[in-house]
Amino acid sequence: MLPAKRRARIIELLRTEHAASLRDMAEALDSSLSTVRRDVEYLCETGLLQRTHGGALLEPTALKTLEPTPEIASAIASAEKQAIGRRAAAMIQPGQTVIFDSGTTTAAAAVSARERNVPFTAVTNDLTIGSVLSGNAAIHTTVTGGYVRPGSATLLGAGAMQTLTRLRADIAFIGTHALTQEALSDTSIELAEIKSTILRAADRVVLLADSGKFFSTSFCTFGRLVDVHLIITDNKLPPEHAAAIRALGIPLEIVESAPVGLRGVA
Amino acid sequence: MLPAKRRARIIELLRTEHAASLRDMAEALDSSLSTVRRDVEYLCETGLLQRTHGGALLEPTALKTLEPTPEIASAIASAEKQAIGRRAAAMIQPGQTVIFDSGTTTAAAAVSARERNVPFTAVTNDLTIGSVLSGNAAIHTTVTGGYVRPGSATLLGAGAMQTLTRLRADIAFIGTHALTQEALSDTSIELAEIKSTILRAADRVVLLADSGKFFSTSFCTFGRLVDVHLIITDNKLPPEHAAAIRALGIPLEIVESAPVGLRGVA
DNA sequence: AAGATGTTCCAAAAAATTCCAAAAAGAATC
DNA sequence: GATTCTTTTTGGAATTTTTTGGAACATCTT
Repeated sequence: MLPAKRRARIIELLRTEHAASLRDMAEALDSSLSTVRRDVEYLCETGLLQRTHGGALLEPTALKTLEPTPEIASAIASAEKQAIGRRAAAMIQPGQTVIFDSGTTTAAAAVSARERNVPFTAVTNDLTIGSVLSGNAAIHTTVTGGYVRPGSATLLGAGAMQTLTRLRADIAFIGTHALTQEALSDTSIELAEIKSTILRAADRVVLLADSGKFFSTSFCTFGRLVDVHLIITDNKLPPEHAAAIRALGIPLEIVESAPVGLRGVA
Repeated sequence: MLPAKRRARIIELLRTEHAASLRDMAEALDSSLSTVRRDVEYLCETGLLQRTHGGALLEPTALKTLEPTPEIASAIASAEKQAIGRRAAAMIQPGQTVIFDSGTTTAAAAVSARERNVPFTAVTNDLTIGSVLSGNAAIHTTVTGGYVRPGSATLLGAGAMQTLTRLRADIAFIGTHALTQEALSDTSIELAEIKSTILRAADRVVLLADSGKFFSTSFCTFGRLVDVHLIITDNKLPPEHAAAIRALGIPLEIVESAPVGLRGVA
């Protein structure tokens, strides 16, 4: 079984059981105790699980959020996204207003931001991110309204636009489905509308994109790359791509994605 | 059994029993006196329990405020709420518009509604419920905007009100923190505002309340009991309470909750 | 004073941690 | 495409830590 799948199944298991011992999990997944232990440890670091002696509980916020797809859990759990998210969260200054665009990479940023314990105001159009941020009392979280597309946690439509158009933020963390030297693009018109509104609402636009997003295009363009003030990506980006971006005069920050399994405690 | 789970069960036990001796607890949980003693000691330190000679009581504030300490949160998704939710979800007709108030019982209704696969339009001010409902493509889900109170999934404030005041729904599933023969009440003014708006927006108001909510009061009143068209509760409601409600002419439906399997104390 | 309850220890059991070698997966080479 | 080599993942053993149940003794309640 794939590690990612195993982890997703752990989440799934916890969602129905609410709590489980490592021994039960190991048996249910038909793998060894050591492996399950490592998986649980990993999921704890991403903030999805809470460890207890002998087992684990689903983190209360995750209990709420993770309903739609276990895949989201494993998506956030990617080491690259975590590293990008951590770097992004480090930029937040006390008292600032920050927009979190919908997406898994921005969700990883939200997870890190929650752990930092810095007081700030957050605005998001993502149910997952809203839940994550509400876990820290120092963060004043606002969620845009809107309708939810089945299978996603993204808020779309007039309700979402209404909130975002009336807003001025210090930073916007934005995700994208694809980007080239010219443009940012995503998969639907509604998504593009929201994202371009976010771009206009923030003084400083920070694009969070893992290296897989570079130099591909998607259906709908929502902004120009030169309008982005900083790009954060992971160290799997080929040097020639990095050079191409930097040649445009756009600051590009490359974060080291930690070797997966271990990490002291941080 | 997991230590965390054992502690959650102690709370659960105290919640229904109001007080219990260490010996009874030990027997109910099938563990030794020493262990239970240590658990109770731990829960006392966290301020959830109050020790007495030979036993323990639930701290009065904890009883009312329902603070979802991580360990306890898992115990809350009780069989009663699921049964109530199932019954509520069965009422939804294809094509209707349904408001889901924020709360754990209404969330249980959302879970059942998602499984039913009936096409309808849902509106909610709860991030959890939004996530749950978005899992079924037949359901058109709208989430109100608003800010999120830390530690909860509830959307509050002007953003939420805006959506709800402009709405007409066929059914509203509403939760409450407490209810008497006269009034429904909850813990904060903002919550009360939202709930009373929901009451006005729906043709048919269905109150989902587990038996523990009856005949107690909370800080803020948000509506009269006679304005409710149907109450769904569980079979632990004392008959005299049920009679008192029915005497007001309010339909009261009592659902059977599956036996949990942890009753060991008279 | 007597019975029950609380304390303070201790040894057994369960779980966590740390390590290591085998297996699997990827990358690079021919 | 097969092959080596490297890296990652996995399962397990030895060791340390935590938890558990109980025994001996102190203390409270009646």
